[in-house]
Amino acid sequence: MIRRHPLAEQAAEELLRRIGSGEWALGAKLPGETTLAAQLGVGRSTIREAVRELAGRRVLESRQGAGVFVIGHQAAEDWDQVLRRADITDVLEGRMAIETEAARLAASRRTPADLKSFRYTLKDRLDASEKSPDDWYVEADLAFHRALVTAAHNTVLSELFDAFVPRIRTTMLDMLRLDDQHRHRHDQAAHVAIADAVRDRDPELAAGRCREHLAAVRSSVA
Amino acid sequence: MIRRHPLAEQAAEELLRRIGSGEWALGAKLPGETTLAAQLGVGRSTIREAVRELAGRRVLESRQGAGVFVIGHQAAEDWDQVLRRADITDVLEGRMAIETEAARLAASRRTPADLKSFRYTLKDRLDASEKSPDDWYVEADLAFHRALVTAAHNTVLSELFDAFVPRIRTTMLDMLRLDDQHRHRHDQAAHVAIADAVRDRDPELAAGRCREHLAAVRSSVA
DNA sequence: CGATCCAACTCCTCAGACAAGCTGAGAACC
DNA sequence: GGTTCTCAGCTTGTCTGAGGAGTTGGATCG
Repeated sequence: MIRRHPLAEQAAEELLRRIGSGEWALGAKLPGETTLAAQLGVGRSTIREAVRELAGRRVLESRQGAGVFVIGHQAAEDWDQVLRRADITDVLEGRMAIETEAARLAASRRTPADLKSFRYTLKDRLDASEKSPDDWYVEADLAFHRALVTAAHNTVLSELFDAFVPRIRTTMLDMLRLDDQHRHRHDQAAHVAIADAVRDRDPELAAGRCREHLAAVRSSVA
Repeated sequence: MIRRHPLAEQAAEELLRRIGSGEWALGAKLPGETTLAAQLGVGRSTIREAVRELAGRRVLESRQGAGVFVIGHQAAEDWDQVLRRADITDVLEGRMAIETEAARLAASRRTPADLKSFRYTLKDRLDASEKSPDDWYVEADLAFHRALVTAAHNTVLSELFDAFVPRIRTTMLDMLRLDDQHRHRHDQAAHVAIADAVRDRDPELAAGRCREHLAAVRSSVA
């Protein structure tokens, strides 16, 4: 499906290109709207929309009466995009970094509420692994991993994990569509084992089992 | 410094709020520009700028002739913002997750070019630790850690690390300003030890030493 | 029933007008 | 001389009206 970009978007790309080329350094003031409009051969409102779009991406900032200023060299990373482009092996290794560390921390910090989450999500996952459609199973699996990360009680790790979720979800669905050997009891056992290690407050064991599980996933897709 | 938000920004916030509240589901079509303008009591161009801002944040998408549609439940995470808001301990634990995994992978994948980077950056770091101003030392330290992550040859880990760099930089500078006990030889020795473990292709040792080093940093700020 | 046409709706772009806010130069004052 | 005040000239912010371009769904026709 082709898609012609509106002028405002083209103008935004052009501005981004010029910023990237160093024409305007960080903190520099862009020419006025009327000047830019004349330069690019478009109307002032078009320039305004282009600037507004880049403002939304944290590249520009406009102050009434003063001007438009560069506040970021490049567009704020769109993680969804980055992860979608990245190799699946790289993504899994990123996930491994986050989740094994989360498992380690969870083993020290888990609360009774966290353990309850484990019980519920593991039960859902077991139920879903037997008869539910693929997407239910995927959501149940993600719910357990989410609970594990939550138990680490670290906002940064939680946000990192959330950034990975969309990519993990689509990949799992693709894999299940091709072959469904992945939804085996062995898998459930591995998840239970991680939860047990966290419950028993054994950081090294929890991290090790988590790493082992994700390494198995990695080798199954490679 | 106070700052009154322009109407267009307020309108964008309002739209984001309504999307978050479930008024418009993912994929739903928003009312037309004129309708929205009347609802919020602003002009059409103001609504257009608000929509354009959310389009830049990958929340909305407008198609000429069709309408404006929701393509994301929430604004794409601005990582710089998230990390700046997060607790420093949480940030360091996130860094620990990324770098120890990177060290582990680097031990398996490091190339001769990677080893050369280690030598150069370690030398720079040693020089800077003795007489250079704070910001030079910080950059030299970051350069070594960047080289370590690069040696993992994983794009996701590299991008994750880059997202952390600005926050790490400002934190280190703040700490050095308060007391400069941190720039001790012990520190340099720890860095050399990590590089050696990577050079000797020992994943567990590299990861362990990396974890140890970052844990020391964590306890020094807590 | 299927293909075609078309009217109504949508967003896209422009131009012009005025309001609101910032900045720097020069006047006025101490 | 140094400080404060004032204001003209810039900037962005907002609204309106007009037309252009694309999409959609229903009416019409074969």
